[in-house]
Parts: sequence; C-alpha cells; structure tokens
Amino acid sequence: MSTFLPVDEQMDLLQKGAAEIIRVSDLRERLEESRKTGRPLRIKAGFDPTAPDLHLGHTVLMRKLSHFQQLGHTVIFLVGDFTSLIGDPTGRNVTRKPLTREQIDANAETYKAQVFKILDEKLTEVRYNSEWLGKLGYEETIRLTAHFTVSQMLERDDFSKRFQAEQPISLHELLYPVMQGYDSVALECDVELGGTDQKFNLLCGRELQRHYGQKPQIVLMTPILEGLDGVQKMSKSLGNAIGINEPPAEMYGKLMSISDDLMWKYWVLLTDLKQSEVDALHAEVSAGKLHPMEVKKRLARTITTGFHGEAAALSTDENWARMFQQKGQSEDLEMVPVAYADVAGPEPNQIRLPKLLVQMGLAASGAEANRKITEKAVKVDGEVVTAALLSVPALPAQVSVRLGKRAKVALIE
RNA sequence: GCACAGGUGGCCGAGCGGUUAAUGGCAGCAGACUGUAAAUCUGCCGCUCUCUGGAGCUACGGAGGUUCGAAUCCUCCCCUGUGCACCA
Repeated sequence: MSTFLPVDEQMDLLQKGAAEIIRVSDLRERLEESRKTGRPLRIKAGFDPTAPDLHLGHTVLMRKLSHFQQLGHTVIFLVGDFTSLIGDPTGRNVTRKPLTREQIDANAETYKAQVFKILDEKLTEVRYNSEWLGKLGYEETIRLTAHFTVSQMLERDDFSKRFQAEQPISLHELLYPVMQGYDSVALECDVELGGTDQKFNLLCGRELQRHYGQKPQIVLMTPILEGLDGVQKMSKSLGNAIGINEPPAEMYGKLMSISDDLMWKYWVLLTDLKQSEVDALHAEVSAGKLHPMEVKKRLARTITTGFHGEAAALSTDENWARMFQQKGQSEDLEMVPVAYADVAGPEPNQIRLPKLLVQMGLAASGAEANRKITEKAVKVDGEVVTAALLSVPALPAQVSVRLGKRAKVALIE
C-alpha cells in the first residue's frame, strides 16, 4: 500500500515547466518503483550561499522542489558551503572571488529563512556539503578527479569560451563540477534539480554515481527565468530581479513592467496554474478576446498574493490602477522620513530638491538629480519642477515627489 | 625564466603628446507615443558645491620620470593571455 499518487499524476506536476529531464523514462520508472516499495525518492538541489536576497528566479527551482515535496518525496536542501569556497564558474566569464567562512554562514542563514516561504521546513532535510567534502583528503580528491579528463571539462561552454577568449581559468574552478557530483554520491540522490545552466555539473553527478556503484540520478532542469529586461537571466547584480522580500507595491509594479511575451513564462514557472490553463489564457489573448494587460495584472496579483497575502495584493492592484492608468495620485505611497538639516536651502523653509531626491532614494547622486530636474522629469505634488530650490510652508512638511515611474512622499522635519 | 600581445568610464571598444570627462556601441535613466509592455523617436548618462550662470575635484592597471602639457613617451612594478622553456 502506498500513499503516493498515481505515477501519471505525479509526472504531470513534475514535468510542468521543466526544461529538460534526463531521462523522462527513468523518472517514470523510479516513481513507479517508489510507489511500489513505499520509499520516497531523494531529491537534491544545491544552493550556493552567495546571494542572501532571493528573487523570483530562484523560486522557479524551489517551486519544483516543493512539487516533489507535495508528492511525498524527500527534499534535500543542500547548502554548498564548501563549494562556495570555489564559487560556481557557471555563466561567468571571470573567476569568482571565494567567500569567507563568516560570509557563507551568514548567507546560509538568510537563505534558509527565505526558502521556507516556499518549502515546508518540517519536510525538508537541510545539509551542508562541508560535511563530506571537508573530510575528503588529497588522495581521495585525486581519485575523484581522475574520473574526468581535461577535454571533458573544456566541453563546458563557459570554460571553452574563456579558454578561447584567452581569459583566465583557475585550476580550482575545474573542481567545482566534480565536487557537486560527489554531493550526489554522498547523499545517494535519486533526482537532482538545477537550472539548465547547471547541466554539466548535474551530469557529473551521474557520472560519479556510476563509478561509485550507484544508480545515476535523474536530472531535472528548470529553465532560467529572464529578468525584467526580458533578455538576461534574473539576477540581483544585473538589477533586473524581483526579490521575494520586496514590498507588495514594488513586486506588483515590477511584474507589470515585464514584456507581454515574457509573461507566459512567468505564468508557467511562478504560479500554480496548470500548463493547459496557461495555454488557454494565451490563446484568448492571441485571439483578441482578452487584453494582455488584464492578464498581466492577474499575474502580478497572483504572485504578489503568494508572498504577501490576498489583502495586500488587492490593495496594491487598486493602487496601481489609480496611479498609472488614471495617472492620479496614489493614496499610499511609501513615506520617507527626511531630516530637514540634510536638505536645507539657504533661506528658512527652503529645500534643495536634488538633495531631497538623493535622500529619498530616487536619484543616485546629486549630479544625476540635477540632470533629471533640468530634463523636466521631476514632479513635486503633481507639478513639474525645474528649480533646484523649493519652499515649504511650515516645517513638518509632506511633499510627494515623483521621478519617472517612482514616487514617494517625503516627511520633512 | 624568456619572447610577444594586452590591462581605458557598468560592459565592449576607439584614441597613442596639445580644446573638452575622453569617438562609437551595449546596458541604464528620463521625455514623447502606448496598455507603466514591446517597437520607435528625443534627451541624458564621473562626483561634489552652486542664487543654473557656473565653480571645483577625481578618472585611462600601480608608482615614479620626461614635458609648458601625458590615457598617449621613458623606467620599474603588478595582473592576464599566447608561444617556448622547465617539469631529475
């Protein structure tokens, strides 16, 4: 007797949004076996504790992990504390600088706190790969590396590109895939998840498992989610990311700014809608029966609800419509307290607008703020302002300031 | 170790003794147009101060030097790549 769902239903959920599975037939086979024996599969995904702020791109993988969890399998959240001493070379054209132990530990903690917004903490096995990699001696390491050849390593795009471009490749970087593969051996994984950019590393796991007499793991790759620009992968350092800790208004607004084309991918990868339901929506929009903006609003609302609850998402939704569609004033703009001393002008009750913009985080520098003012891009209380000095009636003053898409209220005292 | 080629603003990449924060492209920001999308067009795109007219400061791997003047010439150093050598 088994508590597992029929294999077809499991496959349905697991295949949704998956970019590639190596191999689908193996996965099915192993699910069947697990259902027969009642043994849950061991699913691993490794995380480099390098980016303490998770964004929606990370959640694609987590959601897939959560699917396995929902189906009753064992999810192992592997913190790559040891491997991040190297830094994953994937997608890099330069060598990463290794993290310090302290950074790694701190990052791992913030990581976990965020991950359990999606995964069920009680059902998740958290492991650190220093547990086994740290014990590996030189001898065992040599044996491990002997399973791979240099030309195998150079098959990797990022390595061969760097090699051809005469960019440096440090020797230790070549060890990264080997170590990740060894993680699978140590944990005896049935399945490893990763982004498509991880393909090489994931396959190394299969290779090593074979050498250690284990059944090679199934590899399930999730697509890389493009960020707000619709081209490059979502990444905080590229500035095109939506963080999962962002306030609802930010999250909603950013989601609305993605392109129509990209929205479908977001639907599939970031919501619980079935593939068939997404296809149906897509068809309706293509046929002109549904306005893409409406569908995008629904998307933004759905995702925001997932992180902030329905009430917050709903009010954000209304606020957005008021702010942009009717070009009106928003009711609950973010309040930023500003000390008068930081923005004081030459006369009493005068304010230097460039300084204010910087204080409010709307401009990166005074020079930039000045430029934006001359470009007529700054509105104060709804009016375009071209002067650098601004008078306020009395001192604890509230001014709503807009620079482009972003608007905030300053509370000056 | 030797030889050669390189190290320029967020990135790519011109400039190779003399206006000028430094051609051009990408990215970014703003404006117009829209549906805050895309596409397109326009402007901006080192920092600080400023009564907006301007003023000052910092920048071309690092440190010195030559020069009235250097990203551009010289010396030393650091870093990267390639080839050779070395691997007793």
